[in-house]
Parts: sequence; structure tokens; C-alpha cells
Amino acid sequence: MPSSPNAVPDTFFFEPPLLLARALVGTVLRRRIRECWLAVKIVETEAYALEDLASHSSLGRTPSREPMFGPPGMIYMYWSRGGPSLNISALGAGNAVLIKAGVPYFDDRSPQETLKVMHRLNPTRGGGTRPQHRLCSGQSLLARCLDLKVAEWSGRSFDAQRFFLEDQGGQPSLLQTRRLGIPKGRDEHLPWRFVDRRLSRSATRNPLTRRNARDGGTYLSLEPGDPTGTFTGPHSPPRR
DNA sequence: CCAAAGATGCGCT
DNA sequence: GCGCATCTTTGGG
Repeated sequence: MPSSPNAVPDTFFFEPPLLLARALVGTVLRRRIRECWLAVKIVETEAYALEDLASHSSLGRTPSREPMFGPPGMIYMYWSRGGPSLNISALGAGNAVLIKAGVPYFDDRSPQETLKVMHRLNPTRGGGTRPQHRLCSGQSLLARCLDLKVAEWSGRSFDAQRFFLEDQGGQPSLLQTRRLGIPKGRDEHLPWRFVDRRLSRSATRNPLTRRNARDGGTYLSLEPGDPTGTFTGPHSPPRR
């Protein structure tokens, strides 16, 4: 028998974007494909805000960006550079969290054999099988291996029948650092990205697996219960 | 048309 | 593992 659904309550999403981004790391996305429940544990997120030059919402309110302005917990998806990306609206109009990377997750509801389905949904360019730790180690890879499409999911809410979020109760040790892919002058140095330290090799480029200058070796350590991070490495430039 | 909150392959260490 | 060039696909201008 499958275990009973354990979706987070709507109130889970009623947090400002930085707190929600932090809270989301370690939670599990459940996605039903026919009779099969796929699951991915989130290992990396980024926060975006209305008054944040990197955010889509800062570019103005349009129909496709409308979910970012909706109530907390709305799904916002967009397509960029050849792939889809999954976001969840946070407390405050225009605020959201980008789900940046994950790892396949298994339990009674989502047994090991579901891995085959995720591999089939997200093959390499040549049709080959990815290493398991790289199967959903990026925002588009994650959306693909859960079969989440912009047209189908953007503007919707989570749904206990097909796609929902589950809190596993763990508080992973995190690092907090700069977001990726933000152009110069667009609030690129805000440390609004959160990575599960233990699973950092399944995240995108980060200070634990890469040493290049774009992260500047600068990050914060966030331990369970810490209200704020502890600096590790040189200081980053101040905002504006 | 083309920039974009990406991904990949390749050459090097 | 790391850095960079190249490929990708779409919506908004």
C-alpha cells in the first residue's frame, strides 16, 4: 500500500522569499505520472523579489509573469535557453523561489524503480542515461525529469492528485551564496542562493565543488536553527 | 529577431 | 575537476 499523502499546508508558503528558499531545501516534490509517483528532494534554491533587478517580476507585470504576483504557493514556470524552470511564489507580490536542483528520492510511495521513469523523461542529448547524481542537478534537468511543462503548470497550484510538496522534517546544513547567471548590475552579488552542503555535488556550480572567481570563494554557512549565516571566505561587495 | 534566472562537450590540469 | 565556447528553444520586442 502506498503511504498516505503528506502535502505541506498552504501556510508553508507564507514566508518571504529568502525564508521560503531556505525552508524548501530538503523538502520533497512528488509528481504522479500515470500510476507512478516520482519524487525529488530539493538540494538547491534561489530567492527572487519584486525590487530585485534579477527577478522577472521586476521587469513588470505581464500575463506570463502573473503567477509571481499571485498568492504564496503558486507555480510559476518560464522557458529560457532551451529548458523549462520551476518556481514557487512566496509571500509578497512579485516574490518567488526558483527550484534549482534536486536528487531522486525513494521510499514506499516512490520506489527505486521510479528512477527508470525519470531517466526516460530526461535522457542526455544523445539519448543516453545520466549519472544518477546528475539526473536533476539543474533547474531544467529537474523540471524535465518530473515532466513539468510551462504550458501545463505555470499559473497552477500544487495538487494532491498530481504534484505536491512534502516536508521530510530534516534541517540540512546549508551554504548561502550568490545566484548564478545574473548579469552585471542586476543585483548579481546578493547571496540569495541556498545549497544543501551534503549534496552539493548534485547542485549547480557552487563554492564547495568549484573554486572559480564568480563565486569569489564567498559564502555563508547556515546550520539548523541559526537565524542567520556565518561568513566563510572574503567579504562580498555591499548592495548598490 | 535575439536575449535569456541553461546545459553540454571539449581540452586542459 | 575546471573554464570556456557552443548549442539550445522560446516569448516578447
